[in-house]
Amino acid sequence: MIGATVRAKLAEGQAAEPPVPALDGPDPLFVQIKRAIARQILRGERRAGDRLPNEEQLAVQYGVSRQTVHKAIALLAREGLLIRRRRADTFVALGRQDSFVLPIEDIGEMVTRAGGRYAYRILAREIVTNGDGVHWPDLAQGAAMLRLECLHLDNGTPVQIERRLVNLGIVPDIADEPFADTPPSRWLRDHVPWSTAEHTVRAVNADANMAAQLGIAPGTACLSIERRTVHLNRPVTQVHFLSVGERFALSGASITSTATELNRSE
Amino acid sequence: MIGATVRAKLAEGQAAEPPVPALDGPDPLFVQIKRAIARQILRGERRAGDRLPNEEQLAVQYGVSRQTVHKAIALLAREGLLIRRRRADTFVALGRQDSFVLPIEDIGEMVTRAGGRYAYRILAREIVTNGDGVHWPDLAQGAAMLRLECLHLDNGTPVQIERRLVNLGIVPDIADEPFADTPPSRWLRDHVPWSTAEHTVRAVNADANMAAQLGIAPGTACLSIERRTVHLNRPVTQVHFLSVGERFALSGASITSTATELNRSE
DNA sequence: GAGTGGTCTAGACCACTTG
DNA sequence: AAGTGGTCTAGACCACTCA
Repeated sequence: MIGATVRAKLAEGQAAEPPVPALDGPDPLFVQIKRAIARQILRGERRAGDRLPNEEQLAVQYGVSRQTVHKAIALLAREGLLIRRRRADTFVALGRQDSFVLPIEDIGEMVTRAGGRYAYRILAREIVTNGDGVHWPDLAQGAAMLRLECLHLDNGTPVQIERRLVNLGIVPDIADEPFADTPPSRWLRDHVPWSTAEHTVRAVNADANMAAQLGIAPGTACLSIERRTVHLNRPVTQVHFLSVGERFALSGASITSTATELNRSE
Repeated sequence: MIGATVRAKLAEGQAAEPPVPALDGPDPLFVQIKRAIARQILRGERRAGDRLPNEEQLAVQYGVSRQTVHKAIALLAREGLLIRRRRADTFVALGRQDSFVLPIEDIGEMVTRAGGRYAYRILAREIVTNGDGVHWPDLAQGAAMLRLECLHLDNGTPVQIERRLVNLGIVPDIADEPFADTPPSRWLRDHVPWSTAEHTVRAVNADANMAAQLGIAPGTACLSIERRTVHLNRPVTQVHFLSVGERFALSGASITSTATELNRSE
């Protein structure tokens, strides 16, 4: 069905081109052009596989220089809406392979945003040596670590346990931090940069230890979130969050970059 | 005198400036400059709050035009590594507020990538009216929907139930799709665009129905993923995935855009 | 070989913020 | 008032790919 459309358009040439939208907004020209073309694609006026006019033709149509058109088109291509290759023209991308993503937020902010009263308690805090009781595979044996255990509460009810190891070789300042006002996760977020982070999310049945700390019955479903953070190939921190299933959920919205762009004007 | 003050500031500023890296890669100039400055920031040679030389000075230092420097710096600012304002100079951003994200993938691809043998079975498939037994709050009462129930298996073992509603007003083609070779989630991903998607992830204890479908004991912890997909303000599909906790985990890596850029050369 | 996108330059004007 | 970033133009050259 797409093939027939393409053939027809190629035969007719410019005849099937959608009309050139007027540019009258206060935004920069390249933003208006980008938005106009994105809107054509999302509305279905330009369909997957369609060929776009080349930069020079578009420049004439919109009455701007080729550079300005190039900036708009290149940004759309970077966002995955268009496919471009030298000499091979510009096409509307076939599949929008934007992947679904789930933001993982700080629990304190989640509780506060939901209108709850957030509090936390430091349950454990000690400097330990890697391999001495606790083992962190990513870190060298014998390296100094700070071990933290922290309970997070929503209106006085426990919702999450945080079990964390921090590499003191990279974050020495944390040894002197009392965490009187700022919970460890927020302190780290504000003080330590990261390059990559790996997450694993599971559902687990609470064991006796977890049940006691969270005040729930053993066997209750809990959400387990593990995160390992690395900066410039050196491990920074490893953390394990355990949350009561009935009291906690991860949620969030993904928005395609194209939709974001469109919403700025509509 | 103003001139003297400016000269003094410039003298101090230039004295603490890190050396200008050589540009010798095969990449475009603006990519090399962008990478060089990003590396300075990540290595700590430029610290949070530091002021950068202005575009003209950088252009002279690197021996390129101001436009080329602008492109590099503007991209870094777009990625959040720099803060720029007119007349207010360019500064290294204080907090890297890159948020952690978890990609949510298709289960068939996860199983295959992990080396398992993926299969699925359509358990239910019927056209229903909204409000008639099934209720989809986002969709108008009386609208036609396709209800699907699908079991996903890894080497013959059930790992996930998929319960889905599809808005036939937007995706009429799906009424004729037999899903003989392609599971519903993949078909939808390849055929239907989306603008926004909302996710909620929970841990739940399996009820009797779920336990029977998944072949597990009631009470076993399961991961619940709900997704509601919207395109141009119209609901497209709503889906509920239920996965056995012991057999399924969400995992993925987040990489800061800056680190991505750096890794291209290192 | 010809056409397309990718990059770069030199110069210009404007909007905004600071001193 | 002056300096900064944001944008735009006209023109140029190159790399890549297609006919």
